[in-house]
Amino acid sequence: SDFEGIIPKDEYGAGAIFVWDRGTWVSMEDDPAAALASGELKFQLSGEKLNGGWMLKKLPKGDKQWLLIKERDRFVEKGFSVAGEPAAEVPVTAILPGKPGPMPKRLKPQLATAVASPPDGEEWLHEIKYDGYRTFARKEGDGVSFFTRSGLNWTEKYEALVPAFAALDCESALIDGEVAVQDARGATSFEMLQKALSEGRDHDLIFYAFDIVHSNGNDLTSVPLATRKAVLRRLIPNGSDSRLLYSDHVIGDGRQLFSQVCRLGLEGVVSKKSNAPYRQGRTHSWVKAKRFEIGTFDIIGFTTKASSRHVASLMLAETAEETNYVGRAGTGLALDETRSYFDKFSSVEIDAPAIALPKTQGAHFVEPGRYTAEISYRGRTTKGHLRQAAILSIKETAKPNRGRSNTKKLITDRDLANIRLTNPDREIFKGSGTTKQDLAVYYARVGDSMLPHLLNRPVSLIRSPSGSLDDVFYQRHGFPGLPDGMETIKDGDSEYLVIRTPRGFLGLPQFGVIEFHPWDCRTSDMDHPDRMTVDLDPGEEVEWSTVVSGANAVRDRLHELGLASFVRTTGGKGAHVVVPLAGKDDWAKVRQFLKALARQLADEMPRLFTDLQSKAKRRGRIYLDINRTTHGTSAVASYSLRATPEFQVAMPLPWQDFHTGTPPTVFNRKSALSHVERQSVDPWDGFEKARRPISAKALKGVGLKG
DNA sequence: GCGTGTC
DNA sequence: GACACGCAACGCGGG
DNA sequence: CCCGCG
Ligand SMILES: [Mn+2]
Ligand SMILES: [Mn+2]
Repeated sequence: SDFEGIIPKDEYGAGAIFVWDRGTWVSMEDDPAAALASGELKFQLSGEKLNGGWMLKKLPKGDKQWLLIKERDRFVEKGFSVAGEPAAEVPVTAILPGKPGPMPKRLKPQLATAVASPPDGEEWLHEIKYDGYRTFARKEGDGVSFFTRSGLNWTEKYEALVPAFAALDCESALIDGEVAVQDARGATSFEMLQKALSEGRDHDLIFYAFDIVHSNGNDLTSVPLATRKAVLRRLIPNGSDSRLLYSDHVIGDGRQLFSQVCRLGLEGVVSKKSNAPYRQGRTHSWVKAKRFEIGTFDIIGFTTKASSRHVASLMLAETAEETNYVGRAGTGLALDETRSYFDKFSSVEIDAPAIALPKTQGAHFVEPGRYTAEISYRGRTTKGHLRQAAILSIKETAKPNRGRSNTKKLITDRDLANIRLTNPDREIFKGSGTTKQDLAVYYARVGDSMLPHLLNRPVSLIRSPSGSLDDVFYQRHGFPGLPDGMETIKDGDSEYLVIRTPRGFLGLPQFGVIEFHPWDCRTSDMDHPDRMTVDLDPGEEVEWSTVVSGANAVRDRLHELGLASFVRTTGGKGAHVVVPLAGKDDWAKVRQFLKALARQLADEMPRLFTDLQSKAKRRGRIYLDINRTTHGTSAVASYSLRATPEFQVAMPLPWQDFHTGTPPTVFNRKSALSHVERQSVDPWDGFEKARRPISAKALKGVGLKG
């Protein structure tokens, strides 16, 4: 049949029809008509696209549904796509695309034009923008050299990168990329890079390769970008530990990636036309969108238009070692706000500015330190003024967020850049308003606080990749696609999950992981717990204030026994009291101790506690569940979200903040983030120093002999 | 989310 | 191709 | 020995 055209809606085969392949077919059956009637017909095709053995098989249900199945023969092609080969699958090693020619001596890099936000559409591919030095890497045989944007030879400075390029499996290559430094969040990597180079420390350097313009005697500049990147990807070995990394991309929805990049505090997004050749100099086939930065600044004045009683713009300053003017921000206030802030600011107006300011029309000055503004902006001018400053909010003398002094940065920009999410806008539970991206962002932002008590322990996960509350499951063993940085560890006859690195941790939201339940031991010593958990499970109708008294009673008793303890809400109805251990006592001894402790507390305070699991007998009391610290069991991790539509959080608190005003409902995905980011110290500060073995005195104290 | 098996 | 399924599991103590 | 419990 040669029919092509459009079949109208509601008719059989509705939609666009075109001839996709031509050829002949031969039946493999003696009686094809009979075979067809019986529901199974084998035949051979010889077409331009499809070849070899095929089978039509009728499904038992209905009579119009057939399967077209490819036989296993030499014509089988894995990954074959009806829509055409995906760009990444372009064959490269045998026949290199491009045309023969010498490797250019000097090349100007292709540059991107700045835009406000990334473009949309399937013709664009989007990469993470790294903040470093643009660099060409040139490999000719065993010789490797590096050139800056302006053509300077920086091979000496980038010495540490040479081996990675020398090891590449090709005769020659000219690779375009960015040299950056592996960086903790907070400082920009550009600053770190300059520091690293000036101190002669090049061991942190990483080359992010995003283009290849010449290889093995072939000029690739006129080859489409998608093909060049495919060549590059084949060339660069996979392996996160290398100093030479392939800068991967996503296709299509750039705005989604941009929003993720902004929220994670990365530099921005570079978007490139996937079918465009490599062009030297500034082009429109590459565009870059830098993220908005958000900062809090002091309001030192405001302007008005003529004698208007509305605020037209804020005059802003920031204080590092000294106070400096950073320019004005005008947009972002509603009309009624421009009026109400005029009144507020007028009440703290002063005659002269606190610092030297450029002369400004309609300027008024206010007492410094009275108001701050949260400003979004995009980089700075050479004078240090904010570009494209917009007002997000104004606060009365709020303290700027300084971050926790005693929490180490564990998550690097590189870890954040490696997060890949499919379906980022999918709601974790339909109607909950929390998306997979929200989940990933939450864990990226609490990771530095969470990981010290989570890494390198066996861990059970609670997942819900399906979007349904009815479809939530535990996972304690490995699963296919386990991210880099996740491992399994053998214990007895089973293999249990372990998170080894921040990267492994950040890879989990992609798999619908919601809750984290680590064991109370490290993988380095699976026989000796290094902490123990007393789980307070309130029965029906137990008030939060009772849980607070109960936890404090447990703490006081532990204290009498010479053991420090720390508390968290569990995100459910109860609380955990966690005791740091030295890792000397085995599970049996810890269990013995906990059992005696729970029995003792239940005996002494029978109206508050029970150590009997029976739910019926719990009424109005708290069940002291000591089975959280048993070989093979686990307890929810601090900062873990809980898998309910409210997404409450298991929140560790300093004892003085654990009171009737902090019921578990206070902490959910959103509030927990601002809570954590407002903290100046770790709520469990001192945990490591408080590790003790269970002493003879402690055993005696709970009625066991020492 | 993903591999696996069934219809 | 659509769909359904699994994705942990052990030990304690009471009856 | 089974069951509820987490
Ligand atoms: Mn509990
Ligand atoms: Mn419990």
